[in-house]
Amino acid sequence: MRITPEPTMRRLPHYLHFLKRQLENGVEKISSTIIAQALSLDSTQVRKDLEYTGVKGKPKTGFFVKELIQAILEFLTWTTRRDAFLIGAGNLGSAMLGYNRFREYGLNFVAAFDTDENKIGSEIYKVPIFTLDKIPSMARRMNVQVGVLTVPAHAAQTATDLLVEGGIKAIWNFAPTYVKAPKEVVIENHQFTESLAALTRKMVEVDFHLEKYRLSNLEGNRT
Amino acid sequence: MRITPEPTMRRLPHYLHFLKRQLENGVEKISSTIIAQALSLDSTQVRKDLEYTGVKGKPKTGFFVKELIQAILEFLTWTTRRDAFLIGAGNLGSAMLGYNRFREYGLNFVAAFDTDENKIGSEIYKVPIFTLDKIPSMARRMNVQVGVLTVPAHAAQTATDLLVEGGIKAIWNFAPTYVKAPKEVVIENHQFTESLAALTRKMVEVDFHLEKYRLSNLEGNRT
DNA sequence: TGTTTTTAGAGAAATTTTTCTTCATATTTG
DNA sequence: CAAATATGAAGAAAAATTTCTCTAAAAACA
Repeated sequence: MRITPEPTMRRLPHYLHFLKRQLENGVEKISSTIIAQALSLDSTQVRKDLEYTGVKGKPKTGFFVKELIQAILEFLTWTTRRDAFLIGAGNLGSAMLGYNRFREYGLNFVAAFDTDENKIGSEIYKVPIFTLDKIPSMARRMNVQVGVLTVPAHAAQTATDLLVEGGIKAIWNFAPTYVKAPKEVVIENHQFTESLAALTRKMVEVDFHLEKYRLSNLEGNRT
Repeated sequence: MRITPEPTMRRLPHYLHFLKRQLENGVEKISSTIIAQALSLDSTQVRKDLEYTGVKGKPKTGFFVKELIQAILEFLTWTTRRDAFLIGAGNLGSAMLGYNRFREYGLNFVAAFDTDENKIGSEIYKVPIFTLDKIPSMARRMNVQVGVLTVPAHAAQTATDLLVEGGIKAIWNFAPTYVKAPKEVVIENHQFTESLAALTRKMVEVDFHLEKYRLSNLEGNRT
């Protein structure tokens, strides 16, 4: 098992989504060229990515859509249910508990945790809320493997430590800060500031290069 | 102006966040080594990243925290206000309108759009809701540059087209699908399925490699 | 059945990103 | 005031990722 390139892992769900829609439309076979076109990617890259999942395509025929979907789902282990804790039942946290599509990805929230006393003992979308100190014991007892952090930045490390104490295997961090954990714990940061930074910076750079492009065109016209 | 590597752009907000906290704690000068340590990165990488913002550090002293913060903010153009439209005032969309920290990044929601007739004419966190067909004309009139997509997948392309028609410069896409736009429009996808895929796949790979590590250790002990 | 066209697969090449090295310089210490 | 030390800068090297190129297989069509 070679390790999968990060960019490949991130592209796979996009293939999956596209393929599911194709299947709904009755498409049974599909070529890497078509996939690439639809997602504005290079067809070689699509093939390279799909190679990791183990599926084989046939020249001139392409891939079987159903087979491909299944292969991606299994590669990402989205076919098996994975129980998860949510830490921080605020704005974003509640929205996540209410998002029932997570099941499609195998993610199943079994409990949420918060410091707000008014929330303790209640339920949000049928998920019960507990105090944070319950995390370690409950995680061990219920064998929960994933912790989702939707807490403010200052509370992120404490929550992480509790999850690690509970023997959690992966942390999906939505708090706007890095957290530290032993290296065998998978940490996946999902911060909107990252993509916002890319967005705003690219706006400047695109502007600049369009400007340059326009200028060089003018020069070109002049000569 | 050389173009900035994607990973660099994504790391900058993390430096920013860390530096802000340092400043709060009264730290005035900081070295790339310290930053690297705090964020579990390589110090050379930190220096390379910071280089893009144009700041210069002094040997043995490091960087001035205030100066660094300012440089990053300006590099990301987060010091100037940028008006934005939000398309899709559902669960996630409402949460975003309510998140008042966006101001810190220069992002300012001036209007939201939805298809739900009950929402039209009302306000969410003081932001008025309109029908989608108003997008092009309003975007032009108000000179709005950013469109934030928090619609279901099937509505994403239509919304994108309307934004493009309105002369928008960048689209921040939270819908679980790719959208197409002319190449001068910056599109930044921010999909949780991407990081979830990375998370779940890494869990398997870490498991596998830990197992291998354990096995090779056993063998090592045997000989 | 033979020829042409399309496409997957494999590996090479190019590009991008990260890591490593060396060097000059500012600060600290004796 | 000189030596030691930590640090940033610059560029080289290495690693990772993407793109390109070629070959062979399958399908379409004559």
